[in-house]
This record gives sequence, structure tokens and C-alpha cells, in this order.
Amino acid sequence: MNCVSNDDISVPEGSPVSATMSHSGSNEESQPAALAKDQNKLIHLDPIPDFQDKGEIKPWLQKIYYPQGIEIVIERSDRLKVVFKCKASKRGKNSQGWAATKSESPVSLSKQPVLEGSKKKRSVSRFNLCPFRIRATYSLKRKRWNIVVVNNSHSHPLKFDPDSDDYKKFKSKLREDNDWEAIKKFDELEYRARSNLPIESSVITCDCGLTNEISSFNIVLPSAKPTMINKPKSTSKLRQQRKETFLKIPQQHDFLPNTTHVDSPTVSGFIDDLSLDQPFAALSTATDAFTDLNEIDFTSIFHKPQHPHRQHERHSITGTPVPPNVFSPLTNSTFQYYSPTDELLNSPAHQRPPSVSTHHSTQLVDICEKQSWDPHYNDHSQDSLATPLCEITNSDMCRADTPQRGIGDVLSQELNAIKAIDSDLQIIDESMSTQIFHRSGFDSESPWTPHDQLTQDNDEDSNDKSFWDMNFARQ
Amino acid sequence: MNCVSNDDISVPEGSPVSATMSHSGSNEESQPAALAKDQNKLIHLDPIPDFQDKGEIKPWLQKIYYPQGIEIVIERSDRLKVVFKCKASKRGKNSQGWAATKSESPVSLSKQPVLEGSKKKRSVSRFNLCPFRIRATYSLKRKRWNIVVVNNSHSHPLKFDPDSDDYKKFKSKLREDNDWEAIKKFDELEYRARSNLPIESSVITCDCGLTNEISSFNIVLPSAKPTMINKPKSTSKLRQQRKETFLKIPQQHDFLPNTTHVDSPTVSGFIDDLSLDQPFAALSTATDAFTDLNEIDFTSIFHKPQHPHRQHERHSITGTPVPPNVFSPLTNSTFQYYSPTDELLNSPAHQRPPSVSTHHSTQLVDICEKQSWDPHYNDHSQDSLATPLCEITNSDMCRADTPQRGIGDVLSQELNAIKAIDSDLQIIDESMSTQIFHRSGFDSESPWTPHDQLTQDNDEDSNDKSFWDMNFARQ
DNA sequence: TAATGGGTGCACT
DNA sequence: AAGTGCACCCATT
Ligand SMILES: [Zn+2]
Ligand SMILES: [Zn+2]
Repeated sequence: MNCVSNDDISVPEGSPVSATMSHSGSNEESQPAALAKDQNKLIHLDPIPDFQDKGEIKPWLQKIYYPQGIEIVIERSDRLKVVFKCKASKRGKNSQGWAATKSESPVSLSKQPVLEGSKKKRSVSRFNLCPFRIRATYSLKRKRWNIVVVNNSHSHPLKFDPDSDDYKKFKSKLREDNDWEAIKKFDELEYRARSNLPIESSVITCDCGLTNEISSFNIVLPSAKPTMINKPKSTSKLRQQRKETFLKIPQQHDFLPNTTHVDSPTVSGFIDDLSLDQPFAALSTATDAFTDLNEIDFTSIFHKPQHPHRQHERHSITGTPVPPNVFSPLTNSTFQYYSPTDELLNSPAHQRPPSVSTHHSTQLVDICEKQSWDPHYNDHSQDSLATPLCEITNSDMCRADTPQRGIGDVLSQELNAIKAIDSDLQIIDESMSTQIFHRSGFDSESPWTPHDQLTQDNDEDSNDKSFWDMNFARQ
Repeated sequence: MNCVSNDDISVPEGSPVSATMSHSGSNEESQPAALAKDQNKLIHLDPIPDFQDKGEIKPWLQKIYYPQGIEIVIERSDRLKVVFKCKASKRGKNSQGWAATKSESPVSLSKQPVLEGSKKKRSVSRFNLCPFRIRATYSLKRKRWNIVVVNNSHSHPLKFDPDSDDYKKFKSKLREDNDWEAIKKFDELEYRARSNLPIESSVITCDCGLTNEISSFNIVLPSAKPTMINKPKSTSKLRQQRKETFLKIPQQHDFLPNTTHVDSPTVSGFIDDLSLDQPFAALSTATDAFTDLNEIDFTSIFHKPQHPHRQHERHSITGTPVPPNVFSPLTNSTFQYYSPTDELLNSPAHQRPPSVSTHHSTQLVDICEKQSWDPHYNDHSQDSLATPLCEITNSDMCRADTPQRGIGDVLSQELNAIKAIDSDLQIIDESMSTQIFHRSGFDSESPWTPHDQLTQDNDEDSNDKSFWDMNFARQ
């Protein structure tokens, strides 16, 4: 199936993937193969600017991930790739999150008592164990940077900390770059965070034109959890919901994380550090409980698509430009597909109006916010089990319990079919990877900044039609 | 006892340290406390130049350690400290040592099979597990850099690789600095290495004036191994031997490592990474056997002391200036003492002629060379068990078997007595640390470079006699 | 404070 | 693809 051209992509049902899912939720870490199915989720993908320099990538990602409460750092880089991960939390005592964060290592290293004096050479705090990765790779062929979210799950609560040093640097860079649009957005975000206003999910548009195809995939790849599995079964149904929510979203906020809880259900996969087995296993119980409730029904995940347009800003429905963003993962599948770039833009999918997603389930939203998005979280309860972040499980983190792998193989089979249809769609066998699409041939800067410089208005003022505009912008 | 003023320091015998040693060699990793005793050794200490810049330290240490077959890298540094360790061997496939080295990780990670998919975030190759550390710390009070060898043992064979990139950089820097003396020495070393000539230990003098005191300590702190324990019991006896060997040393070679095998006997201590327990345990048997035979009788370790003098070059007894160097560790004790700087120089010890050390035991030397110093090692057998480096154990490495700690406490008690006598002598409770002495108040460059500048000819055409010319030029 | 220990961001290899 | 050299940090005493 061609993910770009087919709206009602039915890849999932009856596919090997489905079979895989059937027993994915049952065992914890005992069944590597079984759990592997639960590891991945899909995330929304963004059109990737044609970065002219490696250094442009991080700021672009930061614009996307800061609002999600994720502070990224570079794990490794070279001329051909940059791997990002969550910043290891090691808050200074002066930061407001100090009391909460400093309890991390002791909490996370529950196994330490078992092995006295155990020390790993690197990566000690549990924050550092987070499997979440974003991989940017430069294609010499395409002469473009491509970005893939390798594992869209987290072993820790997500929070936006407007006081973090890195964020301050990021913010000051925005000023340097005169990226007023982004500055406004983040000012708003900061305000909300500092005011303890819940950072509700809002529409974060994407002009990649592939949003609904991706959501189709989500449907196809249900999570192991019953809650996840039930809801979205048909693409069309999903799309319906999206549209419903779509209309109201803009009214809510201009600037918000697309997804409150990026974590996936049973998730975990990808933590391949042996030494972590024990700690994770120890926490699996609480986590599982948490995960179940924390599952975001993916029918509500993809909210607000817009017409994709080639080079620039997505505009929120409310008339305010919406920053591009990555959506949260929905299923535990492992796969990656690759943006066909220009060819893709011409696919039928682009003609159809994209569905919009937002949190339509208030219940789920609440949980999510409590979990990782409620700004209050930053102030008091973070990382404190006494003041449970998650009221349901009393767990302070949404962690991946069992490191597992293997679903990639299953998915790759499924996806190979797709590949056959659209040669530009590349499936990466690598386990648990999802991808942010990019479109090639455009020299747009960061998606947040329209390539013709933005004024500082939030409304639509992009001059040429971008992919997103053409396909999804409703107006 | 004052280590500086007393030649025949008798600190050791009958001390808690001795008691400690009694059972140190018995258990492997099961008894942390017991094994702790075997962990450390002493090393010879050098006068430390008054580094004006942090960056001067590494080259200085490289001059000392390259000849010992140790390639150091910075593990961590900041304005107040620099921690060096052995470079993790990850030979490029193009380097001659490739075939041998690439087997490292599999060999070392014997536990991996146990835990499938286990990966540590950092430090994977066994080379990276080496406990050897050199710590340079800047004292704000003294306004000087002090250098301490924290654990003078290695988990791998030592070899000098004249083809390593780092060495080449080091060498080119010597040229930049017009450090002809050092260049000559290293040219000689390279020649020997490439010619597969054994790099025999030669006299590397030290003008710190504390050399014999240190050797006294060695005597005092026998290793857990019987071979170690028996030999050196009295300082005077040791000194005798040193003098004997001293006279012949110069004749042997021009440029050589003071000690062929820096490894210590039962050694190990200091590897505090839990995940390493298994692999090490697995290898402990072979290692122990090896260690026993590989023990260098410390009566032969400290060969060639000299009269300590304040500012400059140490001159070998033969009349040639000898570069300062670090001697190999002898016992498994953990302690550190601190250079009293100027005060120390005035201690009685400085009046006595230092003893000279060299390998007087050919048997031991042979083993050592086979183990870590024979240049042939570089060419074929390195890291290959098939061509055992150590003919005795067929082990390719002298590794620390069991990570342990605790001896420091015992030793500190012992050393506190010393401290009481000489307030400048600082004992560090930290386990397994030895120290390189420094003298304060002098702006000497690297010890290898005579303070009056050398010219650049390798043969003797330097205007002023260089160390090398005076001592080793054969013609 | 000075000293000392360690985590980890990130690019080089 | 990842190990790891190195330095900018932070923590503790
Ligand atoms: Zn994370
Ligand atoms: Zn070493």
C-alpha cells in the first residue's frame, strides 16, 4: 500500500502486524519477542527543512520538542549524522526542579543495592536511560538531512522547564535570529508554565502532507493495551474524529504541545543496556499500570493537520501560525518510512484535506497533563513519588519496562509492500524507528520560520503555497 | 617516620599493612576487603614541572608513559584537574595491531553471552576498563599542579606503538617545541620498537630526592603474592641492589622504560563498574597465574635514584642527564603522599645518594618484556591468545581481576604516622593512589628537555650536550 | 573555600 | 554505528 496516495490505507488490519500485536501486551519483559511488538509508536512527522548546516537541526528540533516538555541534547554527531536524545536531568540545586529531580538517581537505580558499588562508566541517572532518540542523517544522494525519531518513548516524565540553561540559550538564539514567531510561541509557553497553567495540547500543524497517512499507520498498529487496541480501527473513523476536534482546537491555544504524553503504552523496546534490566524490571509493575491508563487514544492524537505547502509556515486554524511539530507515538510498532520528497508531494494524499487531531478525550488529556504536561508538575510533584505525578499509578515516570526488539522485522515485511508501491518510501529495518518526513528541494529554514521572513504575526502570512498549504490549509 | 629523611624507613614491617597482605591473595572477587589489599602498587614519582598551562601536562606525561608502552588520554579535565587514563584501544583496521586488538571486546566481554543484547552506554572495550589513572590537580593554595598516579596497574598488555596517531602527534609536537633531547630518545625508542629489539628497562633517573623513600615504602607494602612479599624486606638491602644494577644500566641502552611491566600482582582494585564483575571474574584464574609470575620483584624495580636537587636535570650516574620518569608500582597498597616541595628538598634524604634501579633479574625482565615490552609483541602476538604474550599463563593481559577497595583505610593509618612526622607528607585516603612528586618554585620545562635549549640534530651536533648525547649516543 | 569526585554534552574517529 | 576523547558542568565535603 502506498501510504501517501491512499487515504483509507488498510495496511494494518489482517496484516502480520496485527498478528504481532495480539500477544504483545501480555508478558512483561520475559518475552522479548512478544514485547517487541509493544515497543514502538508512530509519531507525527514534519517536513524537514533543507538544513544548510548541521547546527540548524538542533534548534529546529528544539522548537518542536521543548513544547512537548522534552529537552534534547546531542548524543553523538558527525558530518553525516546527529543523534539527539533527552538531556540527562541533573538539575542544579538552584533550579526550581531541583528537589524533585535530584531524587532521580536513587529512585531509578533500584538495583544498585543489589550490586554494591556498581558504577557504569557512563550514563548513570535514570534520565539518561531514556530510549527516546532522534536521528538526523545526511543523505549524500539527496543532499538533504533526514530526520527519524527512533524511539518515541520516555523513561521519565516530560516537563517544560523555562528556567533550564539550555532553554535560555535556545530562546536567546531565537532572538538572535529574529524568529519572532517562535519567540511569541515560547513566551506563551513560558507564561503558561510559570503560571501553572496546564499546557494543553493544541494544534500543531504539519505541512508534510503525510499526516493522515501516518495516522493510518497508527491505526494499523495498535498497541498491546486494550485501550489502545479498541478505539481506532478504521481510518475513516479516525479521520472523522479528527475533524471534529479540529474545529475546536484553534480556539484553545496557539502554542502548545501536540501531544501531552509522548510515551507509549507498554513501550520500552530499545533499551539495550543490560545493566538496566533489573531496575526496569523492578519498576515494571507500576509502569504497566500507568501505561495502560496513560495510553492516549490515538483517535485523538492527530489533531490538526493543515494543507501542506512547500516552504513554510503552517497556519493554525485560528489564524495563528502553528509551529510544526512531531506528534506522539501511538502504537508500539517499529518501522520507519522515508519521505519520497518531491514525488510524494504530488501523491493523491496531498489533495485530500488532512484530518486534524487534538485531544478530544478530556479524560485522557487530563491524565496526560498530570503525567507530563501539567506545569504544576514542575513546581512541586515532579519526580516525587510522595506527590505522585500520575495519580493513577503513583508512578513518577512513564517508563519503558522491558527492553525489547524485533518488531522491526515484522513491520518491515508489512512495509515492504508499501515500498514496492512507492519506491521513494524507504523502510528501515532498524527496530523501532519512526520518521519525520522531509521534503526535498526546498531551502526553507526551520519550519517555524517561514522562508520569507515572518512578520511577527501569528496569522497566515506566508507568500507561496507550501506543501502543507496546498493540501491541508483550510482556508 | 619521615619518608624523606629516613633511608631505612621501616614503615612496612609489622605494620597493619603487613597484616593486611596476609590474606589479600587468597580470595578472588568474593572478598572485597581482602582483595583490596592487593590492589595497589607504588610507583616512582617525578619532580613535577611548574606547569603554566593545563595543556603542558599531557605532553609531559606522554614523555614518561610512552616509553612504558602506555598511551594516555584525558578522561576528564577542567580548570582544576586533569585525569588521564590509558587510551582505549580501538585500533583502526589499517594499523598493524588491528587483528590482535579487534579481538579485545569479545575476549573481555565474556559475560555478554550471559546477557543477550547487553550494552553499556559507555566504555565497552576491555581496554577501557583499565584502572590506571593519573590525576593532575591544581592546587590553588600552592598555585601548582600536582600529579598522582591513582592506580598503577593495567588490565591489558603494555606496548609502545610508534605508529599510533597520538604518538605521531606527540612526536610532531616535540619537534615543534624543538625538544631535541626527547626527539632523540623517542627516535631511539621507535627504532627499537620497529626493529623488534626488546625495549629493556634502563635507568631513568629522578631528581625528586624522594626516590629511595618511596622504594622504602614499597618494601613496606608487600604485595599479596608470595613472590612479592618475600624479596624486599629491608630498605638497605634494596638500596644495595640498586647500586649494583645502577652501574651497568647506562651501558645497556640509551632510551628505555624504567619499568617494563607496570602492572601489579594480584592487582585489580579500583574497577568499580559492577557490570565488569563477571568478565573479570572469568579471567581471574589466568590472570592470577600470570600475575604471580609477572610480579616484578621490587628489589629490582627501583634502580637508579640520584641526588635530589632543586631545579633541574637529573643526571645519571654515568654523567649523562637522565630524564625523569615514573617507576613501576611494586605493592598493592593504596596511599598517596604529597610533595612537600621545597621543604622536602631540604630533608636529609636529599643528601643521600639515591639508589638506582634497573632490571637486575633477567628472568623477570624477560617475562615483562614478553608481556608488555617486547616490541615483537606489537607485530604479531598482541592480544592474541594463540600467540600468548605471556608464555607462562598464555594470557595476553595483565589484568586486575577483582575490583576491590578498602586498603586505603588500612594504609592511611600506617601513613598517618608518617604524616605526623612530616607535615608536608600528605596521605590520601583514597584507595590505591600513588603520587608523582613535584618540586615547587621552579619553572623548568618538561624534564626531558634540558632547560637550556637543545639544537635539532639527532647525532651529536647539538651545540650543547643533550641528555641523549651525553648518555646514549654511541660513537 | 579548596579540593575532589563524577556526570554527560558532543564531536572526533 | 558507536566508542570514546575531552571539557563543561555539578555535587560533596
Ligand atoms: Zn526522554
Ligand atoms: Zn592501562
